[in-house]
Amino acid sequence: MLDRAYLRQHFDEAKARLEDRVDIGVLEQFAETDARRRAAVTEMQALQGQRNELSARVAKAKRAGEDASAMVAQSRQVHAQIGQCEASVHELDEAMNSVLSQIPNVPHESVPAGADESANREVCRWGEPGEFAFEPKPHWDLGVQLGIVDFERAAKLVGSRFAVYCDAGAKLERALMNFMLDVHTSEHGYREILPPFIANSRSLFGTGQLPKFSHDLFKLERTDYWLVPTAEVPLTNLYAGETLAHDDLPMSLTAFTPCFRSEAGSYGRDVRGIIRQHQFQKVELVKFASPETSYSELERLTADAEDILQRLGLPYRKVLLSSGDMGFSAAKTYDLEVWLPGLGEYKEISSCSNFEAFQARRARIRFRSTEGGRGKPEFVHTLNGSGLAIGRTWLAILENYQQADGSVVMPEALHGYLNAERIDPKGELG
RNA sequence: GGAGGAAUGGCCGAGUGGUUGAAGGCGGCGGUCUUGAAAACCGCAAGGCUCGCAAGGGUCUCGGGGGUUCGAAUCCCUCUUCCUCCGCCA
Repeated sequence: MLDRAYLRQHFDEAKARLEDRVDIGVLEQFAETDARRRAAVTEMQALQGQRNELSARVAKAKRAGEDASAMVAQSRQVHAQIGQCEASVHELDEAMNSVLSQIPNVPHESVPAGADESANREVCRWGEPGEFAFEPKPHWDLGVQLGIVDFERAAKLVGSRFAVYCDAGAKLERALMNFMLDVHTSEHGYREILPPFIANSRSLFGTGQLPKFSHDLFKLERTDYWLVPTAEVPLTNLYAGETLAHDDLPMSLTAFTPCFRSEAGSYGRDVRGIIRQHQFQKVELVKFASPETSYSELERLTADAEDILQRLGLPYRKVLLSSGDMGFSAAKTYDLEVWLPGLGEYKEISSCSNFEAFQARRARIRFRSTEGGRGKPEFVHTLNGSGLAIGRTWLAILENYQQADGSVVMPEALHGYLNAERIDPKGELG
């Protein structure tokens, strides 16, 4: 959610910068609703002032033992007028909120303008895609051949877009979880959180998934509960409605969770393998930062995610998303794309964003500056990124480290977690 | 699931219809004293919305929403959360 006062005072500038992101009609609707709402509020407050004054005079008269019935009658009239006024203010408040919650975040000035991914800017590449003396297989062939992932039984259990991991496959998933959490907590300074995997509507509103993107989520019947689409939701909302101390910032949190996505509208895209599933596991990174440091924290957070890729020896590239390709709530986003030799392309494995105050305003997460004495509470800046998506890391390892004999060498960083150096051609750890 | 109790400012905690946006304490900040610090003493501090160039007004907020009343932290309804007891359960 953007700041009303900002939008009002910098309307033309905001309009220009939101061009690629929102229907301009919504902005005009904002301007109109805002003007009407403020007029109604002013009128209501004037009436409330009258009422308060009359009440004070009634109290005074009663204390003095005088007759106050005339003033009581007058006040009763004002009361009725206030009722009407309140109703229309209420209505306009709701209209205001509904308009505001449809407006996406304003892109940071360093973000390339453009309608879609063609305007994205590649920032850098790390690692060289490996040379194979044979035709590298996609993970869905390799994984099934090794017997470490089973799509057919997953389909039987639930339906399409699910996977069952078996034996070395399950252990690799678990090793990746522990490896990522260990690196982030002991080397990058993140606090480890294990949150609920279910969140309520208010939390999903706080991070921006609701009200616009409910079709991407799974809702639990007869409740106000939703399966979390990412740990961003519980982590960011952990301090919803609270005021943090200045010394708490920047605060860095990490969590492992499964992520549930309905993937409505993605039919026909990434249908094979485990690229796009209804459930996948992820280690998420979240930061709360003061406005002065949020952009340097974004660089750090992205570097923390890159560090995992580098330690695993997976080639990747870093892409700065254009204004039209970014998510609704983000002001600036870097995508990390891992090289997948089986597919012959770079594929997103992490998305790192600064949301500035957009989410904090929705979730009411503030901080108090202690510099120079008492500071007024201000909204924090929130950031998050995948550190990393485990399913895609799993398949990237399979595809990048596959050998001619069908075995898969494990990256050195995982040897201790797996107690093994490779998955042999029969799918056994050894 | 059943029966009771509770929710007040950063924290604790008074307050059952009329200068109570809220006593008192702790914590915080500023000052006096001190070489410095502690202690003591004095003082300053809630948030949102809105009007105004500003100075400064107004208004709302005592878990959320609604109601009663001229007037609600205080009375009523409802929802949420927490606590105690019972039931069930990993």
